[in-house]
Amino acid sequence: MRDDAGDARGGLGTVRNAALLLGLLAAGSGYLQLTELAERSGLSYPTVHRLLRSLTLADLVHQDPRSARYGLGPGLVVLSHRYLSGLPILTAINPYLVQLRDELRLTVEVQVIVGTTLVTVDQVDGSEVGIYRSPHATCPALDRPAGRLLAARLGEPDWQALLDDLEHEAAAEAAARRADWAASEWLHEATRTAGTDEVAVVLTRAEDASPPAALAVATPPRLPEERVAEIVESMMRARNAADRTRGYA
Amino acid sequence: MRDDAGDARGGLGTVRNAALLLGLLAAGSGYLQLTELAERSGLSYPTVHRLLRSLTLADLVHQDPRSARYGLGPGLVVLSHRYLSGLPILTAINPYLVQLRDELRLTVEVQVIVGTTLVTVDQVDGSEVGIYRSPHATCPALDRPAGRLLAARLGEPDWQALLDDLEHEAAAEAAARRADWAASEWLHEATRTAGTDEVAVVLTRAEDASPPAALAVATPPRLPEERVAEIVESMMRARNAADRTRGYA
DNA sequence: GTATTGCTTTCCACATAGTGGAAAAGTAGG
DNA sequence: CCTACTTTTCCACTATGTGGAAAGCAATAC
Repeated sequence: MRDDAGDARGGLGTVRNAALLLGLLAAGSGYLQLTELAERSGLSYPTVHRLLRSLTLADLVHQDPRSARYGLGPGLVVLSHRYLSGLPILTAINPYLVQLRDELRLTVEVQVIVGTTLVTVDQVDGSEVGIYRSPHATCPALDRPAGRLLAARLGEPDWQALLDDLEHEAAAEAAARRADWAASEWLHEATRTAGTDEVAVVLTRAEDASPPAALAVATPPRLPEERVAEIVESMMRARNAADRTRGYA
Repeated sequence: MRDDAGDARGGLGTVRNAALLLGLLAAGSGYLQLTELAERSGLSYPTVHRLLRSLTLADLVHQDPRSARYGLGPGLVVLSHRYLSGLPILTAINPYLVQLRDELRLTVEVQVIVGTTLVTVDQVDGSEVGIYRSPHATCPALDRPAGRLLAARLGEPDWQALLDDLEHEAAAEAAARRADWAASEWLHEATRTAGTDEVAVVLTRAEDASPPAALAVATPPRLPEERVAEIVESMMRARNAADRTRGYA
C-alpha cells in the first residue's frame, strides 16, 4: 500500500516544512529572523513567510511585533498539556510524588525521553533547590542518568540517531554501556552538566505505548552507599505502587 | 499588501487543516478514530489520513499501534518546553517560588492564559496537596480567579471569544465584573470546579509581549481577612522582586 | 535629511502537490 | 466464514502552494 500524494514515506510537503520551521524555532534561542529560517530550512522567503503566518494563525508561532522576529507560540503549551495529562504513567505516579519528596527531603522529577531529548515533565520541589530551579528543562538524553536508562531502551533507529549527535569517544562509551543501562532498573552517577549526581529509576515497561519515563532525584556528590540504597528503595516503592495502579503486579 | 497564495487571511489550507486536527485531538479525551476526526473536521478520509501521517512523522501526533487510533504526540512537549523556557516572566519569577511556598506553606502555581484556556505552567508543591496534584492542568479561564484577572486583560476579540463559550448568565456576570478584574492586581475568591478558594496575583504588564500570567495559591474556605492580606503581601513581594529583575521598578 | 541596506511582505505565473471519490486492504466480532 | 466498519491506497483533477521578482518598511550611515 503506497499513497503517492504525500510524497511516499515523507508525508505532505507543506506539513513537513511547517514542522521543520517549528523544529528550527525550538533549536534556536529566542526569536529568529525570517531570513535566518529561510537559510536554515532551504526554503524561499515567501514560502517561509506564508508558513510562519499560517502557524501564527494557529497559535503555534508568535511574531514579536517590535522586532518582527518569529518564535514558538503559546498554543503549543495547551497541546502539550493535553498530551501529558493523558499519559497513564504520569497519572499513576502522580499521587506518590509529594510523599516521596517529603520522605527523601529532595526534589523529585519525572523525566521523559522524546527523540534524543530528555524532558522534565513534572517535578516536586524540595526546599534544597533554593533559587536554582529548571521546571521546563530539556537536555540531550545522555547528559543525565535518567536519560541513559531511557535511551538504552529505545529502538535501534532512535538509539542510532542519539549516537550520531555524539562525539566519537562519547558514542563509543555509550555503545559500550548500553546493555548495562538497558538491564538496570536504576542508576546513580554524575550528570554531565549540572555538577551534581543523580539517582534515576525507570518507570515505564517495554510494552507501554507511551514514551519511556523515569523518576530522578539529584544528590550531592560522594553520597554513602547506604543512603543511595535508601533513596533507590523509596523510589522503587513509589514506582511499584504506580505499577499496581496501572495493572502490573 | 495581500498574499493571495495562502487564502487571504486564513493562511495555507494544509497548515490550517493540520492545526485543526491537532486542536480536535486536544479537545478529545484520549485517542480518536480517523473517522471521528473526518466527521468533526469536515475533511475526507484520505485527507485526514495523509495529514495524520504527516503529523505523526513530525512527532506531533501518535498512532496507537494496537487500536490504530490517533492522539497527540510527544514532540509537542519539547516544543512547549522550549517556548516556556524562553518566557521572561517565568525566568524572572522562578527564583522566588520555593521561598514563597516555604513561607506560605501552600502550593504555589504559575498560570498562563492561552486563548480561552488557563494553563498551569509551573508549580511548587506544598505538603498539603497530598495525592491530589494536577501538574498539567488546563481549564476554562473563568473557572479560576487567576483566569478572571488575566481574561479581563485580554484584547476585545479574545475576551469576546471567551464570553461566547459561556452560558448567558455567566457571560452577563463576567461582563459586569470585567472592569473590576482588569483594575485589580489580586483577587481572592472561589474557584468554580475545585471546591477551593484561590488567591491570585497578576504577574505580567500590559506592555509584555508574552501571554498574561499570574501567581495562584489555593486556600481553604473562610480564611480570615488578615491571613488573606498576608498571603497577598507575600505574593506581591515575589512579584515585585521579579519585576525588578525584568527592569520594571 | 537623504540614501543605502537588509528584512519582511506581496504580486504573479506556473507546476505539481494536495484533494476527494472510489476501491482495496485490514481487523474485530458474531 | 461472513459482515461491518475502519484505515489505507489508487487515480484523476484542479486549486493550492511554490519561488522569482518586486514592493514596502525600518534602521543605520553619511
